[in-house]
Amino acid sequence: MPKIVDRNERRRELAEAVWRVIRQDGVEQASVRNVAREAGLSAGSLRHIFSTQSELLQFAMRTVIDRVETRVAGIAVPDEPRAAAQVVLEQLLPLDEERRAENEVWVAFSARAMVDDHLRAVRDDAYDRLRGAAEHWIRLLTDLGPEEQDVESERLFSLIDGLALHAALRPDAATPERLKAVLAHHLDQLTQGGRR
Amino acid sequence: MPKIVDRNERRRELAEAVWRVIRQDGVEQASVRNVAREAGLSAGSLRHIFSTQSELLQFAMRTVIDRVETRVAGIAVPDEPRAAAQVVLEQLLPLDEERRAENEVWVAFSARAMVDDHLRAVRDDAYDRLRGAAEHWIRLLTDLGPEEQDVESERLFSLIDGLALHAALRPDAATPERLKAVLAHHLDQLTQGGRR
DNA sequence: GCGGATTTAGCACAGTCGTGCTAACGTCCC
DNA sequence: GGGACGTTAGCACGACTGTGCTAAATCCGC
Repeated sequence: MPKIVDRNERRRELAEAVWRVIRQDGVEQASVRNVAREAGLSAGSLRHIFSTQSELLQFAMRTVIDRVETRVAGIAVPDEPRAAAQVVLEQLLPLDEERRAENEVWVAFSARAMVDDHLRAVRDDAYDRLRGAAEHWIRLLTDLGPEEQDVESERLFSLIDGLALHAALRPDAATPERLKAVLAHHLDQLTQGGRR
Repeated sequence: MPKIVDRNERRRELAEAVWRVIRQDGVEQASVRNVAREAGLSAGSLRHIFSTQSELLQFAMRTVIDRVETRVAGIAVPDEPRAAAQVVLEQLLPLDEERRAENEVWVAFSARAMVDDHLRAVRDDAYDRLRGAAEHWIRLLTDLGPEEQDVESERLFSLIDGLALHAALRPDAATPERLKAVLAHHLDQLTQGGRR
């Protein structure tokens, strides 16, 4: 039944196989043969869907972004800005298994993007959009001058990436409760002037 | 002249060759042959100094920690806690070429540590020490209860790692000035109650 | 049922990998 | 000088890599 499942669906399945291989053994093991075996295909078959390994990895990396954006677009966002920020930004933290998988795979791809030009383009695109989101929430939550806004955006953005990174590296230490507590505390400080 | 340079010095040189290969082409290219070529040795010779590739990579990863700790131990630290924190914590941010190199290599090794048990041990050791340092500075700079202290420590630690990560991924966006400004702003908020 | 197109499987090639092993080389001590 | 030893170089092996290519299997419209 070759035509029943359309091409995009097959690509999506392959991308998930890439994810599984990466989480298990790292990107360096995401070879054409290993991914094909993980997906239950022959290497030759895989190469009719992705004609090159680079394509396969790029698609799998983009899939991470797509899944995050789809989830963010689908959730109910409160009207109140502070609560809205918390709900949306929590979607970027690995608080459940789904987000944990996305995060681990993203970390692996980001590292490889340091030396792979194609993946770097994907990473830069995501980075720019995340930075835009950080700026958006800072504008919404605070009333600061331009350069203060800039510093706060970078701080929020870096904090979230740092939290996600810690969760990937040390899931035992960076528990979901802890991540949420830190984010909530940071947002509290941003919105209200109160400290200590 | 085989005996002139002692064993540790040779190992240190090899570690630096590993760094160069990693920064240029990524950890996956840090093979015995590539590192040997980078160091001007034959692969067979390298394996008399590091009998296995795993040993070589572990040593090169530990070298990152050693260099950071040596630098931190060597700097002049102000008496005033707020200034001291700024000076010390800046040593963890990639503000110059030396720290940029350490940071890039560390990011690469950290990613590989996700799937390499030996490197994971090195990474966990460093992580625990950094977390201890974060807790130390929070205690010194604030007067909080235990669980608030815990949240602030994780926040400071994650922020620094996030800043360093951003600097590695997007050196054009995360400039040294920007990194320092964010850190300074965060420390300001920690020490003084003032906001906005 | 059948032709034709598409999907699948698998081989071939040239390259790299980690590592075991041997042979030449250098220097040092006696 | 000569023997011994630490160092260096390099080959060999089996495994894996990405990719080009060819043959088989499968399904579709008719």
